[in-house]
Amino acid sequence: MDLRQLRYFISIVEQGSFSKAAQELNVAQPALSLHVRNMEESLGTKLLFRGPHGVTTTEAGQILLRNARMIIEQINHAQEEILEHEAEPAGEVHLGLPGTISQILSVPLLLAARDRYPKIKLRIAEAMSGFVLEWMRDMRVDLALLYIPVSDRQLVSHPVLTENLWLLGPPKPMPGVASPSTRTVSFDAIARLPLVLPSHSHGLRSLLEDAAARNEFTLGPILEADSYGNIKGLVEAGAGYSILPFNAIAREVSAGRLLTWKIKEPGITRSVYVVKPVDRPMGNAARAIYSLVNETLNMLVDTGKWHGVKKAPKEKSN
Amino acid sequence: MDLRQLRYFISIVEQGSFSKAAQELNVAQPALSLHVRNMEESLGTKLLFRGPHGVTTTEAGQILLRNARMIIEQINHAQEEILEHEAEPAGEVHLGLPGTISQILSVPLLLAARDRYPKIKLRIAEAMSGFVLEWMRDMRVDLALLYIPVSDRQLVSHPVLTENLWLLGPPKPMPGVASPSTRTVSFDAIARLPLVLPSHSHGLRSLLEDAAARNEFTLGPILEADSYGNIKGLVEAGAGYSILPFNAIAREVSAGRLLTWKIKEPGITRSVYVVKPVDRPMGNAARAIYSLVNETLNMLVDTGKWHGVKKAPKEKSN
DNA sequence: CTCAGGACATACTAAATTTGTATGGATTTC
DNA sequence: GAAATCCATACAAATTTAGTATGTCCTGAG
Repeated sequence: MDLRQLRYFISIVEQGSFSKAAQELNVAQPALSLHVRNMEESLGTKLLFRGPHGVTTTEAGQILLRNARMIIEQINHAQEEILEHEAEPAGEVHLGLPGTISQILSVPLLLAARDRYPKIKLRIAEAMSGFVLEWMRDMRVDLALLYIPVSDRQLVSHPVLTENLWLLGPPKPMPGVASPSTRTVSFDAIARLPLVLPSHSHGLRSLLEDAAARNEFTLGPILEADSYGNIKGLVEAGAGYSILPFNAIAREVSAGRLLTWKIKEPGITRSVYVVKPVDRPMGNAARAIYSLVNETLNMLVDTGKWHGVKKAPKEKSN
Repeated sequence: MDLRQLRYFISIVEQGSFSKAAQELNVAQPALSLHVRNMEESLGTKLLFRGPHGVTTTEAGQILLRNARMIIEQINHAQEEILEHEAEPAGEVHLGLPGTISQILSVPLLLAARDRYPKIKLRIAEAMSGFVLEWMRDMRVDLALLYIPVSDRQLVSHPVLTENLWLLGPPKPMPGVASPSTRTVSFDAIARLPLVLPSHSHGLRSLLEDAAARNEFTLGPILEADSYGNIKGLVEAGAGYSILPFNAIAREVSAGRLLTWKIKEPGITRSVYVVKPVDRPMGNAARAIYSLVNETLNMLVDTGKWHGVKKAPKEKSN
């Protein structure tokens, strides 16, 4: 039994005639004769009574007709379901990201997702980079944003934007420590300052350690604090200086509670990477969110809400 | 979308590999590549992720797989339903017949139908030939048994059996009428006897009138009685002679309450015809009963329960 | 790091199926 | 009884499907 045969059969019965059906279907009448004969042979039963005024169904024909209609309907339903799925991504998408990114990104991303893909349930999970990466490997999240590039056989990352890190310090100079006198400071000037930095499990700390090593200087005395809030609080209270992206301190700076210095070229930069699985199925809901994340981040940069530089990821259509 | 494609697709997904599926399906692997590609093009979506260790479904592929399984199942179901319908006729079949036939046939036919086609509900309606024929034309019954052949554009009849009619008379000779002295009597001997016969609406009466006309003699004085019981009662009481099939009088004869004479060749015969619609759909339940009626009548003749001669109806497979 | 092996894709050819054309037989209708 | 209608059949043409040979990509072993 063939779908074509079923379609033809339905039309023949509905038209009550081979010839009429042939017209409707734009095929020659003998083709229909043949198909019906083949079906009758394969089923071992007559399906149609051939009368002088056309044809009527036998009981077996009735059974076939009913089933044929259901089958054709099912076929159409399947196609529609697939097309609709393409047009309207749906399902849960889990996105993992560090809290610092979440602070800026989550709200506009959730809003955009709600508007553009109402059938997608976007779950955002925050944690430190290390945990997020682990989630990604365990498939606990579908996508992740990280400050570090990843590239192995499971995961690939693409940079979305790069931001400069700024030196920040207390509004009043620390006793015994001179704040830099220029708006731009060099690495070794930084190395001479007491710093408030996150511990090693934070990507930021590694980034700075690496930059220090590359520039061949060692960091000064370090006070550890593992949240930006604490870091900023300590700096504001005059416990030391720190290095953070501008977003994290914009409010305090404009309120005059913190002073900032640019870091001399090439500066210290941190990039945001979108991480996705490389070879495993990524649903088109996840794909949609992937694009939306890129788009939203770009938008944040464009509107100045994220002080960074766009890095258009080179997309493959996967 | 094609059933073959769906079957192939299911196998590919189940095997997780084009090559394995090709083996299982006994087709070349490129054929599968092509079919999947065609489906993907026609749906505008990737259905499978091609990995180095085989393939996995995309989300669209999952949707297709689910639907494909349902469709294949539906197809198989349709075929099974039709085959089962052939094997097990079901539904109501209405059979119309004259009471005389019903007396002998109904019980064995109903029993046989119950055993052989338990899903068929066989309804038997009794009436005189004329009414039964009318029912047949009005499609109120699906099949009929009659003593007269029918053949027009709606109905055809086939003879099933022929029975001889016997002359019967009272055990004690009627005053003034000599019972035939030989075991076999001729037409003109019959014509000289006073007769008890049914009225013209009975097929039997027409049959006798016709036979009389053909043999160029006229029937003697006729007493009319419209049931076999009455006729037999009247004959037994010495009111006259009659002509009936042997079945109708077997009991009385063996009890010595009636005498019988054979009628000289070619005798007077009555045939039983099965009547069925000629061009309209006859369900296979009706077809089954049609065969069963023939079979049962033949059986009745074979076992001597109906004194007649089989006439194998030449069947067309309609 | 190279190489063998497995897996799917592509190109082209061969086979099978499907369709179309022409025609015939049967039956109804005017 | 002749024309018209309808389905069946036969054979040829066209399209679809399958097969063969080969290519490319990736993995995993040595």
